[in-house]
Amino acid sequence: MTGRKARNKSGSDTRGQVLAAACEVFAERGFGGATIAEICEKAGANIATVNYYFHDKESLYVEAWREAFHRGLEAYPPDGGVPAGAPPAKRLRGRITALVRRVHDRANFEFRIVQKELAHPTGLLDEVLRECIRPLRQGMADVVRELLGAEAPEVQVVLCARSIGSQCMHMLMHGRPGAGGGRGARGGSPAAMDVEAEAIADHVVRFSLAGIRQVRRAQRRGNGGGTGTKR
Amino acid sequence: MTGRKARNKSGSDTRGQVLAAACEVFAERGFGGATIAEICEKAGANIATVNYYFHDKESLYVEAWREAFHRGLEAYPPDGGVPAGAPPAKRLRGRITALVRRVHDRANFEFRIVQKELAHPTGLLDEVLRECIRPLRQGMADVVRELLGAEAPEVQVVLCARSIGSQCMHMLMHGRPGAGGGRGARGGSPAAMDVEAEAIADHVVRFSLAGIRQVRRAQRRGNGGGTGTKR
DNA sequence: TCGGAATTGAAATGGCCATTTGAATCGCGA
DNA sequence: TCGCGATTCAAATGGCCATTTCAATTCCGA
Repeated sequence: MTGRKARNKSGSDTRGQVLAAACEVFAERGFGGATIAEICEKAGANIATVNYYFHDKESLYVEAWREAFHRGLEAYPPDGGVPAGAPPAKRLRGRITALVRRVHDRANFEFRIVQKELAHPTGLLDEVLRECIRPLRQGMADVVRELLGAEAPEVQVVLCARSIGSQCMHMLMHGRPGAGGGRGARGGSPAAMDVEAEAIADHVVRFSLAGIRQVRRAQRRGNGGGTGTKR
Repeated sequence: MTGRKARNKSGSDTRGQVLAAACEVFAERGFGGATIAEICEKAGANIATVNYYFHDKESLYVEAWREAFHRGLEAYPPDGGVPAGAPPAKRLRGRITALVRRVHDRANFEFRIVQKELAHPTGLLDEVLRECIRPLRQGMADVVRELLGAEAPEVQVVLCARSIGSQCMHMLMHGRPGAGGGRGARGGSPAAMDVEAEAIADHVVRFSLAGIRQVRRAQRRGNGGGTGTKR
């Protein structure tokens, strides 16, 4: 209805700055906890601009999530840059490292917004979330299925994929909220962060590949039985 | 200061009913989203009773968490009933099933309160949380350490324990919020819920035992190297 | 330079909610 | 039965916040 172009007049790009600020504040506080006043203050804009450019807080929320999601996706391609022809274990490693990095990057807001949304569902993201996340889940499931063997029952595929996903996402829960706003605001030194993320990714890969192989073995024996331990 | 006994006068136990209602509402909406009005309505009490018995919303919150935590702990002993002398794999199974059941039980509010608290930290539970959770984490870490071997570096123990914990907790994120208030409000039939929880627990046990064994093997070879895959 | 549309600004408006207040009511011992 | 402390009640009070409103300002083409 109103504007669609980046910088409507002059060079100010108020809309864009509000959107960026909204990503940060919604990620920090969730939909209910965020105030339009804080978003606008951070953007250096007047309160009324939200209504002017986005109609209301809810639309701004959806728009902010979309923005954060697309930014995250292009910064971290979900296959981790591993070509589709690579062996499945390599592709799994690619997906896991991409996911861990994406979750771990403090300048990436999508996961923190989703975390808040899962805790306090507003329902506003339901549709757009399903839409965006399904292909990612699918991609992970495909790799897992390949590792489990084509004859593996779907429920095993889902369980293994969930085990992997949960390990990657759980990292959100750690590390102090700490240093507040700034653009590239990560926790400690960027290098240290990256090292930590890589170590976590390595662990998840090792742990999960072994888990998947065990599930595969157990299903060959008839799934009721062994955990692989001697007693 | 005021009262400490269960049913102050008559048989009404207003304090207890408010506390129970608070558990449900805080679990459903988090600290910020919960309103005293809703809690009191659910408890069939007047708004002012919160101030009368608990001074303010914050104290009620802490008290409610404590209540939910202790209820959960006695319903599901953290070792899963496996004796301390049992082999470590069995003890791990005990801990995992206890944790999954506790998280999975819709009538158990502690984890949902904590989930909301992690998403929107109020800081009010910081102290009490550390206090209560440390022994549980410690117990899990001890079993994992035993499985990894005494010479395993602590960082590996922590990573494996986190992998396990994250898988168990992640189940929170699934299953519709669905059927609202009622006392024993679980999802579908109780039997079906239990079956699902057991299946999840079995999977996590299998998956994680294999993961731990792989980590143990890798560290024996010098930890840099293998994921256990052939290429 | 001028006019009108786009944008920004500052001050209402109205709703929701935690907390307070002071008056009723209740229950029990004397 | 009476009286007093404990408990419950309904109605303020005051703060915060999304949204609206309308006036001021800026920008651009003519």
